[in-house]
Amino acid sequence: MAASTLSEVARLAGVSLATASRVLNGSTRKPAEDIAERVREAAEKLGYVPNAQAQALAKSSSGLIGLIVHDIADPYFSAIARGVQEAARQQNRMVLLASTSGAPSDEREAVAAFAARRADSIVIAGSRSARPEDEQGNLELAAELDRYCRNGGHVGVVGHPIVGSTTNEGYHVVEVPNEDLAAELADELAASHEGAFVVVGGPEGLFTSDDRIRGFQRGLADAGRPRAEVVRTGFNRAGGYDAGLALAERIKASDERLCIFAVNDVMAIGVTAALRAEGVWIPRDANIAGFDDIETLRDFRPALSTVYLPLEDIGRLAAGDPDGGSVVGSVKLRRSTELPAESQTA
Amino acid sequence: MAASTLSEVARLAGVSLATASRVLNGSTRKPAEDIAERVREAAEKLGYVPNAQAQALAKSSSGLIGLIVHDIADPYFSAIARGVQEAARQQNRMVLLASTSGAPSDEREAVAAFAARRADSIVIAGSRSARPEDEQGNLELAAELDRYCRNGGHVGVVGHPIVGSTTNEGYHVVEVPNEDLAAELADELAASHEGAFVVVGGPEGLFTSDDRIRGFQRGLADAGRPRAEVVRTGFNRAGGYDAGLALAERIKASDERLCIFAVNDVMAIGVTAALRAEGVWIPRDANIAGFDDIETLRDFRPALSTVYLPLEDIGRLAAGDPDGGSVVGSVKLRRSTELPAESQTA
DNA sequence: ATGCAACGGGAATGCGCTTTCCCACCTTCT
DNA sequence: AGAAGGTGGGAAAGCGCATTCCCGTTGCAT
Repeated sequence: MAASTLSEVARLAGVSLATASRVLNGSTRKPAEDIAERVREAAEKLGYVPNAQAQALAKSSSGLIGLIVHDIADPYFSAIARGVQEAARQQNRMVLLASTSGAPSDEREAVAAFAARRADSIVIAGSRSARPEDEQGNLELAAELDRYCRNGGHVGVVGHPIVGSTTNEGYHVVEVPNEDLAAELADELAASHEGAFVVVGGPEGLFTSDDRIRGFQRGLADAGRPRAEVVRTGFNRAGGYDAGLALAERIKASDERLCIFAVNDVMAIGVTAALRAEGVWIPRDANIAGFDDIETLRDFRPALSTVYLPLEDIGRLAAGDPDGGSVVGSVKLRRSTELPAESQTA
Repeated sequence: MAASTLSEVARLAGVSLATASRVLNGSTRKPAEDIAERVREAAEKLGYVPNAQAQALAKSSSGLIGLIVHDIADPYFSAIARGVQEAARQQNRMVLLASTSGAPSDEREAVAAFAARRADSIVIAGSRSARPEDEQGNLELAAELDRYCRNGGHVGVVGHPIVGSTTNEGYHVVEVPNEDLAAELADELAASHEGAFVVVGGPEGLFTSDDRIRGFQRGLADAGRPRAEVVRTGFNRAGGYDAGLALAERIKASDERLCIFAVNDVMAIGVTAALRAEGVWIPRDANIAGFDDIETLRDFRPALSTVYLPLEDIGRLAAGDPDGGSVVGSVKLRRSTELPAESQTA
């Protein structure tokens, strides 16, 4: 048994299709109350559920928001997703989800799928990239998005404008002050750390990573400190772990006390885990800082100095929440104590 | 400019609507290659994007999977979401997301919305509840789901069957062996812990929590240990933190060395944070275990003994992945060492 | 009493597509 | 050569709904 239709309801109520439609699905014209009641009763009795597809087709507006993330299980993205979801709820829309692992070609595909579903808007999160191997993919993604916009779609981009897009029409970029915040973080860290700095960054060409690196270097420079050495690795825990292993060697060999800035919290956790595995103590032998202030990691010890990013708000903004506001974020300097001071008294 | 339509493509290619449809959208009938080529060219030139809504309407299958979670930013749910997303990808479908904060009435609403969109199937994750205040909501949710199933929908439920559902038709429950695994965990913990056990559980009536508590008690009993005292609190970090504060008092006052089992990792983290804040050392003064083996928390120290749950697989199964398999999970006993052994040698 | 506007319900059209059904044409076998 | 069967394209009928006209009623002012 397929779901019952509006015309069945209309027939049962003894009214026309038009009237039934007007009663059940918010129209400007309100039929008389007694008729309306009859229709509602009929609908109830038949268990009528309006067909949103048909509605969308008829009034060409789907009530859908497309969300593109690299990986929904990554806390960075799931926090953004929460914001998008919330905005959608307020706008009485639903969220369509696509995970892409970050490949522009997958992203292009997702955009096409969203466009096919006539999503009212698309939110695309996840670092844009300028890596040569992504160039072709970026161009195609940009073309797909441009087309979507030309057809009246709205695109919310988290972070950086789409590489290769030829228009601004329909785009709404939520700027994340990665560079400035990283500079601020560097400044604060410089105040409490004597030794050298090392940056554990993602692959070159990843804007988010590059911005944070650039900002960090600027902050160091402003604080009168030498540039940090930059280690490139994967933009995830595994990458951080690998970098951490290498750094551990160095720390143990040279006895220098480094301050390591990983460009996101998850990488920082990887670094920490590797150092710990290699017998490097924090903060005795090294300091570690991250970026994003991932909620689940706030209780992590040794505590990560990090930068708070209002990810949920970012998602909300990208999804076009009217009561806008801009992204600010703030540095969270935390004492990395292996044994919290309070513990000493226990 | 609205997106171009199939009939525009057909006209440009000089063929009928039917032919264009057959060329562009997988039909069993394959038109001649030269004609097909003409159509494809026309489509390309016009930037044709098929209208999925119209397609869905015409062939009454939307290619949508609805996913209902309590909170997409919760790592437990986002891990499941990843699995669902993956299954969807394989089935060539898209995921529609709804977060509900756990209220059955919201869940009902989400189901209705999915039904309206004619989702091919719905996955509903998040603990079912038997709490009296949810009874009415549960009934309505069950009615909505039953109706959806009657209309040919498929429902994948994570954990427990829907409370109040009057049919099995269309339902597919992915059983999670919470009880057995908790028993196993208790057994393992009993082997290495001498003192008393305390369980930090969620509100009474939450099946997931209740199952884990019951299993844990059973495991203790089987190991010849006395029942654990059960503390009820919120099913999240804050709840764990609150419980942790209370337990800290006790630990400090009585000098007893407890083993605390929090019914999920996030709560366990809360407990740990509270104990730490109160100057209780782990593992010197207490032991802590959790459940779920949340990925982001694996590097947490003191390490959580926990139970691995293949959340991604669970999501995949609930989303109806054909190459089934059942949920197993396994206990992960971890030494809770404040200072990892390796560190001592540094 | 008459005219007009406002109102409320219904028939019909179309949203963009899939899918039967039909027909013209071309093979192939007896 | 003729019939039976296959092949490939097109016309048209919906899928379920919103919405535009259209028309019969009613209320009110004239």
